[in-house]
Amino acid sequence: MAVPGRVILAAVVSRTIPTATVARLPVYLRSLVELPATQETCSSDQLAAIAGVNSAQVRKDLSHFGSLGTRGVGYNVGELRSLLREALGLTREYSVVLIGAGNLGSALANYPGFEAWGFEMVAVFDTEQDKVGQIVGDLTIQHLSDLEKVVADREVSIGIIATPAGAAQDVADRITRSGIRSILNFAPSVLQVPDGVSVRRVDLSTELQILTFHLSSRADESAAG
Amino acid sequence: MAVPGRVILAAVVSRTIPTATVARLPVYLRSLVELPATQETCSSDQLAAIAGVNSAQVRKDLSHFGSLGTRGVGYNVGELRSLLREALGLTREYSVVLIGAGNLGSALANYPGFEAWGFEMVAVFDTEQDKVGQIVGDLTIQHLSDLEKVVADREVSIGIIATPAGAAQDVADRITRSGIRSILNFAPSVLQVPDGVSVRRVDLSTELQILTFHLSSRADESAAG
DNA sequence: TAGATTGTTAATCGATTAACAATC
DNA sequence: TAGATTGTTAATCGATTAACAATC
Repeated sequence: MAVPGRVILAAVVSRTIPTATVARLPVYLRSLVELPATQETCSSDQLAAIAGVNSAQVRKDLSHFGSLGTRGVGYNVGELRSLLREALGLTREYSVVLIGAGNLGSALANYPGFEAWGFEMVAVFDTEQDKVGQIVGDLTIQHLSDLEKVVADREVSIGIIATPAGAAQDVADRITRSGIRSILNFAPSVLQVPDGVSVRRVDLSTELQILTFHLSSRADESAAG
Repeated sequence: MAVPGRVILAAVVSRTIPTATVARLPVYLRSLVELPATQETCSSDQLAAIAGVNSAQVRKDLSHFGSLGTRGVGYNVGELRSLLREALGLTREYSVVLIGAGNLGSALANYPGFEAWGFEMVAVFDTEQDKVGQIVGDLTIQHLSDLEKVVADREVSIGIIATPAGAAQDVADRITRSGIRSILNFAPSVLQVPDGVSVRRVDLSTELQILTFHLSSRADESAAG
């Protein structure tokens, strides 16, 4: 069977993949990529085990994209991989800009995982004059005032915010005005953005606090019992 | 009214805060901390606006901890702050170890937000001999073989994994064996852990791919329409 | 009292999963 | 054919939210 093209996929998908499913697709894709190169098919059971989910959930998630598997056999690894790549929009490259060149920002600029998935970081911005002109990764830090020009020239589609919390909303306003429609926010603040703009928040403090919640409620239980 | 103590809170909470609620508590707490110091009360409407959620959701979430507000008035900011801190287990300090001193690991070691919330990073580990002995933040990188000793000596309760994907499961096995019950995993892999161990995954590639899913499905829509 | 806002109910929506007929 | 595994149904579970009586 041929790999489905963008048009066909778009028709099948018909605009309604549940958000919980979307969040699992990257995990499935990575699981498939990690499989030994010799493995041609993969069952929902095996995929579920690797991805850490229920096998019925795997089948249900994948069923949104059509009947992909073969009963009694499983899914063709290559086909499924192609389909997920297509579904996630990974058949093209994306230009990314980073705003905020502190510790975290610099680590992100050096992050090797970007290129592996077709993301190219094209610019790093900061507002501190000390930082402008310095080098992170293979980029020279530019002043934020250059943002609009770069976004237009390089057709940037994703902005990564790694500023302090206080600056994040202003930066978000600015990058959405410049035409960017996808934001990955590492600043610990909830961003207000216009309709049609996607934001994913990655917040270290929040994650740690969720862990301590469980730690301390477990402690309470043992104290009570 | 006095700030509720651990024992009282544990009794009220009675072991069943929905996970979706738990994930929002840190956001509420940070929202309250950001309020002007002069503001004594806060309505669910205002808190919802700052936290980016529905006001009914704020009231429902908080109601799991008892009747905290005053009808016609709102919530007392100081009391609510204390309650959330207590609920999240933030009334004590936590020792944290970091495994993996690459780009991301080093950024995390330097992350200033830790101390603000009562987390102390007590050690950084790596397996590469080149890195052992080097300094990140204010810590000297130790070889992973010292892990068990440090965890025991410093009563470490949280492990942060920032290794490559291939090493993450082994490290997870090792730190759970050493007694750690909470893991923050920055490696792009799904960890298998024993019951009673909490894992939070923070995965840059996954987040980017969720963004590109929306980017490309939006592109399909415009193409179709 | 009048206005404001909580706490809670109940409706709705969405996500998960067991089960199994279909079928390779 | 016998065994394996999908695709889908339907039950269940959990999360969200509108609505409003209670009450400050």
